[in-house]
Amino acid sequence: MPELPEVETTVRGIRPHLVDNTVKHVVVRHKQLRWPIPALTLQRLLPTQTILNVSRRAKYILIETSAGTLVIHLGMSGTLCLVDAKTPVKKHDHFDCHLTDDLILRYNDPRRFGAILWAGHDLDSLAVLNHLGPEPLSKAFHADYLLSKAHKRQTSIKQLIMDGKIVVGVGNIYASESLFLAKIHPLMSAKLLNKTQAKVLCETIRQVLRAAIKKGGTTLKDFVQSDGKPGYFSQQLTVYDRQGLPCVQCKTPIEHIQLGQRATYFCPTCQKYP
DNA sequence: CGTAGCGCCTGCCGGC
DNA sequence: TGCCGGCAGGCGCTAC
Repeated sequence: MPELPEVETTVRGIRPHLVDNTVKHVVVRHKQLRWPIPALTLQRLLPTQTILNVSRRAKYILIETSAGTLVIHLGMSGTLCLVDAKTPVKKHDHFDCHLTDDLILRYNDPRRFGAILWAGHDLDSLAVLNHLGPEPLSKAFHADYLLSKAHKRQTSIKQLIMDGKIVVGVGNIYASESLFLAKIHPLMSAKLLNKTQAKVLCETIRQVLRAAIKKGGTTLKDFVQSDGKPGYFSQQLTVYDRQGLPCVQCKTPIEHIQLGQRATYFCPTCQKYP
């Protein structure tokens, strides 16, 4: 389940192999992802293009050429990896971008919640990239910002930090993790957030994401793999999926609730309901 | 305007 | 053993 750290790790892994490389052609095997892959557009515009940069906005991977930008979202189960040209096609390998040197950028996605889109020259012309909140690891995401957004909201603090218009890239797992570290109950009303908590929460969100990115960098050794397996790093999680297990701080059993259709984990002792 | 709920899709797990 | 229901999850869309 790629969250922001996995996406960032993917970007860092594929970037050195893609930049200055040239697209030969693209193959679309199953175009029905979250939205249809614009196969004709990609086949018309991508061949002969040199890749200028590979970057990330929220959980979208941006592969930039002078003709426009290929935008890839991994959804729930997507992976991107580099394989050599003779690597056999496996189930759910929906998209290939053939590069020079017999290298293929291959997209695999069993659940097809992901997306492959084309942005043209104007990135903002893509609706999915509009109205996104700040990057959690950027200066724009700070306590006063979060506080200003939280004040007028009815929703819970967990749902607030998972709202992409408030801040991008905080998925279900890292929401529970950062709230635990901040000692904030996930059901707390967002508008009760005080300045101290806002500071701590901004910091713990950054902390869990940075730690996971760092771990990804060391665990995920090679994106050019013969078996094409992406090798996502195993998470080290303190509350997520630890229902009934002792809290790492106080040994109280971790609780599990549903919040807005999402599994939510917390320690009832460390995270007091206000 | 904010908020809640839905649905896309497949793999996996537990129950029968 | 095999079948099947339920669940997981990011995130845009619709309805209120």
